[in-house]
Amino acid sequence: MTHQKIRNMEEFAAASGLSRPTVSKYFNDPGSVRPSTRERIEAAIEKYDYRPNIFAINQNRKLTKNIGIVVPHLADPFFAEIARKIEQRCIEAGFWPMLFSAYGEKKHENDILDSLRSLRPAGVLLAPLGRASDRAEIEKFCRDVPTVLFDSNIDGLGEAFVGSDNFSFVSQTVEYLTRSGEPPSFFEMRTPANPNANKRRLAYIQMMERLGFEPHVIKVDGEGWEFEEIGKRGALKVLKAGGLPTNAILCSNDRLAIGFLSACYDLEIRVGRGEDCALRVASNDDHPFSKFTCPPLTTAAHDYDSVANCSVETLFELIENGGSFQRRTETLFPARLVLRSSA
Amino acid sequence: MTHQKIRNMEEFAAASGLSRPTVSKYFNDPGSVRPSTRERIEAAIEKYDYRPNIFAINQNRKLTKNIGIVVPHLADPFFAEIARKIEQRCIEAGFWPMLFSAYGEKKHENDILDSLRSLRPAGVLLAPLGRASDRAEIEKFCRDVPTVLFDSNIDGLGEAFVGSDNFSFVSQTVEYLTRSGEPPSFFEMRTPANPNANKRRLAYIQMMERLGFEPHVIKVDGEGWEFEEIGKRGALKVLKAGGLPTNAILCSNDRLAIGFLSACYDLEIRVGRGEDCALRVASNDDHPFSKFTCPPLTTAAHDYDSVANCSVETLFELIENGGSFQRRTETLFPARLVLRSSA
DNA sequence: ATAGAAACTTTACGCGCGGAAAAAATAAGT
DNA sequence: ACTTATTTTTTCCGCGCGTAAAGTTTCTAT
Repeated sequence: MTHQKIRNMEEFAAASGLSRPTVSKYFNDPGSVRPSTRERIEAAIEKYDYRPNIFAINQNRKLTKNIGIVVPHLADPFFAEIARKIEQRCIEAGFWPMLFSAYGEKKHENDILDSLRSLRPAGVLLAPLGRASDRAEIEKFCRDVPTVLFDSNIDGLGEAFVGSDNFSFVSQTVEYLTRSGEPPSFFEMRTPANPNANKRRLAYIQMMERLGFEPHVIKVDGEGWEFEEIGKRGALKVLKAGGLPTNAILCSNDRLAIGFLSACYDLEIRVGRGEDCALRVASNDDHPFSKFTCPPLTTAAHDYDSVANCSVETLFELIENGGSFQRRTETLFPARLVLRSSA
Repeated sequence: MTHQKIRNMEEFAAASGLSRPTVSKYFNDPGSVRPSTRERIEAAIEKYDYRPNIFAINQNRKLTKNIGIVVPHLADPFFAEIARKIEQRCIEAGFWPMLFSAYGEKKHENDILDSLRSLRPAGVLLAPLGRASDRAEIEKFCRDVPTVLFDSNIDGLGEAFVGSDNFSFVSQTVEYLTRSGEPPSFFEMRTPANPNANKRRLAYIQMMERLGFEPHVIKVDGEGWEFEEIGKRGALKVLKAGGLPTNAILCSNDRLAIGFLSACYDLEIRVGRGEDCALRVASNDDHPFSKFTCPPLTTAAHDYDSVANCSVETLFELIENGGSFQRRTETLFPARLVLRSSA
């Protein structure tokens, strides 16, 4: 059972009793050869455990099977989760997903784009940092590589955008909080990293005005991606100062809310919709941990599956389309309100 | 300012007024050419924004500059965090880190190893799934690719192991809980995915016996990587049944503890070291979110930096050593007790 | 100035594969 | 059995770079 080790496609073709171009054809599209030869090749693959040299393939093909996936921060389980779904879909479609995280830093994001360019990917799914992104660099990148933006939109960049409809998030949470009690104040970072945050604030203000209430936006200080810490510190400061304008709080995102709830716990402020509760807290994202906060968080859930699927589908379409669309499309998925005991 | 686009190293060398072999030499080791020619090359790089084709390089070098990083589950911020540190160190050293997550599945882990083999990496840092890993496959992989295991040890596999000293974790938490109150029970999954869990249980039993107390191990049901959910469900069941054997609980890991604390909150059981608290809960790992649980979690912290650094250093040494060590070493880093208000 | 070392150029081959073109073999249909 | 369409083989060239060998230029030190 000791076959001589196959070194390349030439030897593999010889061992299968076929010519190299035929074998090459098979690897590029198994359906393009006669069923009988296909069987012979697949038997030989099984027998010799041969696979073509990926570097030689990528060097010679006009287009590789690589797909770049770039997220702003993998240590945020939200992105880990969506990256997982995207990776899976890419693999199923026969691509090689390559996952990158900017870990919150512009320099790193630029470096990733630089590396990615060298990898000549068939396409890239990019969730940009947002405010911290280097617009010029991304623009340049998008000229070279077919790119679909997701999660975080940057006007005009990429051939398409797929994300969540921030208005749908906020309108549902505001509407629910208002209907089931009092209208909320909005709790957010003063200088949010992510453009979604701005859209959410605007949606909040718009909803409040539509419902005939005065909007209250509470802005807390802090930079970077340590949202829980920023939320907690900000909440402690605001709560200690007394005077929340309302007894309901809508946090811009779940990670801030996690910090907010932690602050409430520290200060022995009971959160929830019970009689004995001083405050209701809701939020947006349905972060994987929001189910386990104390109390569990009422939040507007991303349609993770749809965003991941649609991003991937759009990119595949883009690739088949030769790398560009006539028109840049923006696809937004609505939120689903998840009621838990925090509000 | 419209230079003709440089297509390859030949053209680049011509544009720099040098020969291709010299330029090639530069890219393999910038210090190996005369300072004056180095300057010329670097000026040309700046001017033409040229970089060598990575696929051609990888095809021709005996050893690539790729380094594979494999973790069991990226959606666990613990692994995202450690992966981040490892990636950074690899980049600094001029390597190309490639990050993979098995997302808790054996099949996926095997597929990753398969892909990784094709990428002919200089080395691989592997944190295996543990119990779910396919020992035979990993063993085979380690014969082909220089591999250092980290976080989760599998006896005899890989050229070295770097991780945390589970005894140090548990001994400190048990000792602290005992000293500051009563000795704890141990809360864990019945069939833990990770070998560290077993080591922790054994360490708990050993510590308790050493201190002259009877160990109590509480095992809860559940499979997979949804530790918070498993912890919460298990805790609800145990707590509702009454009869915790002790008023202190040591959870095997922070994610279980997050679930445990969530259950306590639901049942209005006050956790902490205050007079009005019924229970103290401590744990292991210093998960990024353990600072924001309610109450904040007392836990034994991994020395993230040391584990990441040592893993990388060990791999570099392994690579320089030609891919094998005379002796398989195991390096363990002790824990640092982090006191918060949960215990 | 001159020998010797160091750096560079020239030439050439190899890596493993994609892919084109023409010839040969095989299959399908009447 | 014969034509025709399809598939496979043969024979090439090209991709962009690593790398070796031999010859030439440039630097360094006496």
